[in-house]
Amino acid sequence: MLANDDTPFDSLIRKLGRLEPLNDDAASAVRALPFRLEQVAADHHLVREGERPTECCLLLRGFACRYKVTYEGARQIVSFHMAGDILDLQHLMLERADHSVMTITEASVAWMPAKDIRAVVSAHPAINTALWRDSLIDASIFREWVLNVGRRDAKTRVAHMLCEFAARRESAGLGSPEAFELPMTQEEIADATGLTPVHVNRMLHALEEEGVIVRNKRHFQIADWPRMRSVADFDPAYLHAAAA
Amino acid sequence: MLANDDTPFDSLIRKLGRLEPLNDDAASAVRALPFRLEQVAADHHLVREGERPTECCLLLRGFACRYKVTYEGARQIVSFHMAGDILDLQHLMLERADHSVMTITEASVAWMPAKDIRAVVSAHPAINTALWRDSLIDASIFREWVLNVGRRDAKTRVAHMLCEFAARRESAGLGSPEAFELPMTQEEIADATGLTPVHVNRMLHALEEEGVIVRNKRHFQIADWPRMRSVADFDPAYLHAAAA
DNA sequence: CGTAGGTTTGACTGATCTCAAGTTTGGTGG
DNA sequence: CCACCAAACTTGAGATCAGTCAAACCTACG
Repeated sequence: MLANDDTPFDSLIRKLGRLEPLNDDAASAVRALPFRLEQVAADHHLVREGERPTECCLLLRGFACRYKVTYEGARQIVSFHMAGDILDLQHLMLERADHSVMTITEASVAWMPAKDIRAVVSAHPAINTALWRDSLIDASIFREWVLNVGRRDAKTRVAHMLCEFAARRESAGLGSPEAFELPMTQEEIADATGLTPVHVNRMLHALEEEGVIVRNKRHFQIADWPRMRSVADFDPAYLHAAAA
Repeated sequence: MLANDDTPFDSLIRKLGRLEPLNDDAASAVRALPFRLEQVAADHHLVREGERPTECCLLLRGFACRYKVTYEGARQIVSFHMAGDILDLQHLMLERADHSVMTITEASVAWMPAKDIRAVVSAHPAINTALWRDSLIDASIFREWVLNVGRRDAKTRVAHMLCEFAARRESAGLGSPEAFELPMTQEEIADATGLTPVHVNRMLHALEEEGVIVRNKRHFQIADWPRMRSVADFDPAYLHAAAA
């Protein structure tokens, strides 16, 4: 179990190294960060909008999402996250959480004091660059989501979300993009794509009937990637993935 | 005219200073940055998706937007910008432009080599912090746009966009939020809100009839801010504005 | 004046939502 | 091991918000 692992930061260091080469010095500085492990259930809040977090949260295992809510109570998920992602890097620099973060599956997280991360960042330019770049890639993904939700039709939106999940999963080293277990419910897909669960269900069936995906419960296969990419209007350039 | 101004960076320095206090040393380093002024017409591209920009672009006068396009050719504007904004800060750290940037009015811009900005950033931690924070606020605004476009109805979306414009204009020191000239066409509002120009037009009329705004051509007055805030579901917290 | 871009209006269409009722599934306790 | 339950998924029918198409109107500018 990761809880008993001496170096929960290995996947983080690998990720940062992909964003900007880290020398041994920088890598050990990350490894030396104080942290606090926590095992949490599904649907557990890690950050709530309006709080002033003093720690940043690294996801070690499981899946999470960030979301905002309208006054009417409608929820919009603004991103999904997987092992290796830092969930609230912005709290290094911004006082108040402008959105909430919660798990969507059982998960393990490591909490690190923001001030200690800031210290490591100022001592190691490569870490500064890697983390800044990570937050810029985050922003690029948000822009793609604005496009997805603003200008694509329902079937394309859902397909795009699936493509992004598969691609990010692969570049995080979590497995092949051809076949995977989706961690989220159709309601969560709906909240991420700006649709209703009922319509998401219909679009998934449509994608199946078209033969671009094969589905069994939450197990998905992309039957035909080139066609899926085209159905989804998916071009992974916005992920700025270092050749994985 | 700014073109003949010796210090086109004053507004930038003021903005950065609001994000993180700059000492005189840091301020002079910004002032010493090499730059190239350009006067451009409305609807002029500053960056095109797919390019590898080597300069960053500071908007000195006028208005601009960033946008992405679907395969079908539908345009989604992902942000609006005004004097003092850096339009493509992400190119400090990311190689390829994942979206396009264009003016929406006549404008003056200053181009600065990314490598020189990077040098100033590594020499001055306060500038590093200020710029990083600026890009995190950008990201927060994108998240709000995902919510706006994904989960709010048409009238609320349009109203929200107007509120954001007014609020950002004020905190950039460009004038009161009570009354202003909107620089964008209704088609541009449509592309920013994920609607059609026809429907934007109807929603503007609806807002007028409700008495929350008064309009004369592109001149807008917010007749009743408390009510407008509520109609727009607008809470400026996501702008993370230093008390302006 | 003539023209082009921007705005406005009306009539009709259609994608997506809503509501409501089933069905399946995975987990829990008897 | 089975029965039950809640959550998730599925399906259908009807309603609605926003889109489409088309035309007219303004107005700034050459």
